[in-house]
Amino acid sequence: MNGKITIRDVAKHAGVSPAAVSYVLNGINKVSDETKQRILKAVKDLEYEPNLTAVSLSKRKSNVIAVMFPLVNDSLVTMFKDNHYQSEMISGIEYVLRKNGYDLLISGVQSPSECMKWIRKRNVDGLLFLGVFPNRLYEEMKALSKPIVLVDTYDKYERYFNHITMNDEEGGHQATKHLIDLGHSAIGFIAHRMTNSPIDYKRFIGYEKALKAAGIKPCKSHVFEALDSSFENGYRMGKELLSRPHSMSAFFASSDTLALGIMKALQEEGKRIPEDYSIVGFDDLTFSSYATPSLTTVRQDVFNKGSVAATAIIQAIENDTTALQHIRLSTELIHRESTAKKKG
Amino acid sequence: MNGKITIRDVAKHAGVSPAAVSYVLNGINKVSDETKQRILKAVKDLEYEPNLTAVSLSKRKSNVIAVMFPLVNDSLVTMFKDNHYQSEMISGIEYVLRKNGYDLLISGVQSPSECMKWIRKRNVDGLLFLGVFPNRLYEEMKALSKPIVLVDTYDKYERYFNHITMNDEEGGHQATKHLIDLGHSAIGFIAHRMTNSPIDYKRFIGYEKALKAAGIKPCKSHVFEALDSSFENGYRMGKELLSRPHSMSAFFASSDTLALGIMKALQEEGKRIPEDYSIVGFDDLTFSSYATPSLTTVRQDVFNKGSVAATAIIQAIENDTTALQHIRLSTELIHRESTAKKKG
DNA sequence: TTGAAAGCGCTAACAT
DNA sequence: ATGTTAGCGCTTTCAA
Repeated sequence: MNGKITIRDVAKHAGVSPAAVSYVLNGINKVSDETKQRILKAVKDLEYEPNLTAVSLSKRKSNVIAVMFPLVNDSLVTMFKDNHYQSEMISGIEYVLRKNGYDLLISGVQSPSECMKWIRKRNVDGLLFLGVFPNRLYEEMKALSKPIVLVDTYDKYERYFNHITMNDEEGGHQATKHLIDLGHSAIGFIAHRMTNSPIDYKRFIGYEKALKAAGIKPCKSHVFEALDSSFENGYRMGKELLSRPHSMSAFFASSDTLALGIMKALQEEGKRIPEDYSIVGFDDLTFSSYATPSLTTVRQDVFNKGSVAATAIIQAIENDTTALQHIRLSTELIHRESTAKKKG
Repeated sequence: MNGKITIRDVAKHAGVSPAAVSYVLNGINKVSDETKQRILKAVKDLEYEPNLTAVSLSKRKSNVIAVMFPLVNDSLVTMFKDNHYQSEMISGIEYVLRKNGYDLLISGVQSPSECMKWIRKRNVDGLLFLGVFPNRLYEEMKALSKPIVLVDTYDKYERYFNHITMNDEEGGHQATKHLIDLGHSAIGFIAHRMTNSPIDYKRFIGYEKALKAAGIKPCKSHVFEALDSSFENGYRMGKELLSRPHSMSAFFASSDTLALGIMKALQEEGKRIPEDYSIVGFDDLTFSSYATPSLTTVRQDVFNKGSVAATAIIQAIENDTTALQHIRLSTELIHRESTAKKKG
């Protein structure tokens, strides 16, 4: 039951050499149809499963993809917390890899050398980087011979790696246009951080373009930086927004968590959403639809993003075309209860 | 740079045999201190990293732990969605494994044979099952020779596997006692499902015991089944609770998602939380503290749960004591805004 | 068409 | 204390 049936056993059972079995299993057309059938039967009979460790050693290919997360405080937790985002992405990745006979290794990494280790130690066939890593890591990775796919990273490295991003500019545009269409013209944009975050910057560009297209002059005093994307910071921003006189009637926040925090602060100050203020988020977290009012947001299909990333890396591994893939996925505006026609 | 430095290269560089290098690397005390230093230096000089595939083949130990998720609709997504729970657990697992030199393989599985495959194919050293799988899977796994740790599963298999659970009865007790202490006596319990879910049943037992301890007679009409733990179902339950006359002034829901759904429904019907109804959840999801009002709940330390699970499997692998581990972790009541003293 | 045998890189029993 | 060597299970060249 717990036996270790090897290729030898199968060979013996079929009255052939191990080599013949290997040929059949690898689809190498070197064996007569008759013996092939005999071998296949032996495989079935013995419930033979090739030992992938041995295969890996021999072929120098492991069929393992490593998914790398940046480490914060030496653990993945900050990455994962607050966000079903990463988990849904993993689901997408796992799905595609499983369907294609690859296995999924997960690890947090901090230094480039750690990645090297993965390649050397585990012989992984490809690396998937989720999120933003220290710059030097990318620098060193350039030299790597294994396929790499970056998800959600700086364009800066476009020239060196495959990568998958969302169309953040489009998303920013959708959110802003939605508010404009509802009659809002003084629209605040709350970024996570503007400098140093190409993602937020893209969303900002979309925001600006939508305003201009509607003949509204963007106003610097309507743009804010929350400094991180936590609920707490959104809450603080919300309080701050109300603490000064302003003309804004709508806010577009660069993440749902931020938007939810803002919303809570405004409500606490006695403001009604969407009657007094309309709010749009970005991401479409599960809980955004549970909030009161439910949050209008720019949705990313994260499962899909994971699938696409996995598909890309498999392609990069299996086709040895050197062409890098740059895939930009679309966003979608989800209209819920937190936005409404401007009063008056 | 991209070289494949083998143990042979190191041996040559140090002027010794491959065996000597292997001994040093594996801490086998068979080498003079002097040559040991020489070997260590060679390892450094050449930046040698052992090829784990080869090690694995040779030692018949891979230092890989497979984490299994049940597949729903052929993907992990339903598992992960709605719930930072699983991701936080993975963080905990990853942390401990990484610190102990193990790698983390993730896969969705449906059938027992798939697990067997993992063991045979990848030579994994241990299996971690997260969540609830088809029964036949457990049945077949009994025969397995590799260490297995179950997280959050039926006690039914206690005799066969290691497992980690929360003290659900304690949790149910804490939640109920908290409400009783606030002056509530007619307390509704909303289970995910009572039959077939040992977890919810345990929480129910805790609920019942707390009532009895306070001299309150449990009332069947105060116990409800939502049938799943979704927000939507909680919402539906909330509406239903109000649709009939009743005396309840507080609710204890078996998950935060459910509690949040109930809360939204009650609020929509014009009820104020906690003035009209107190509500307690279970889990302490991140978003529970963001809700308005923020949710009082029974907290599970999920990162810790993951760490404990990982520690347990490593122990099971490395010590060959046959004693199974059954670890029950404590819960903690988090008092927030959704509960208050009963009026009047 | 088939098979013998030499690796893949490392470990461990056995000799020296 | 150190080295030799036969595996681990599979692939693949080369010869038959």
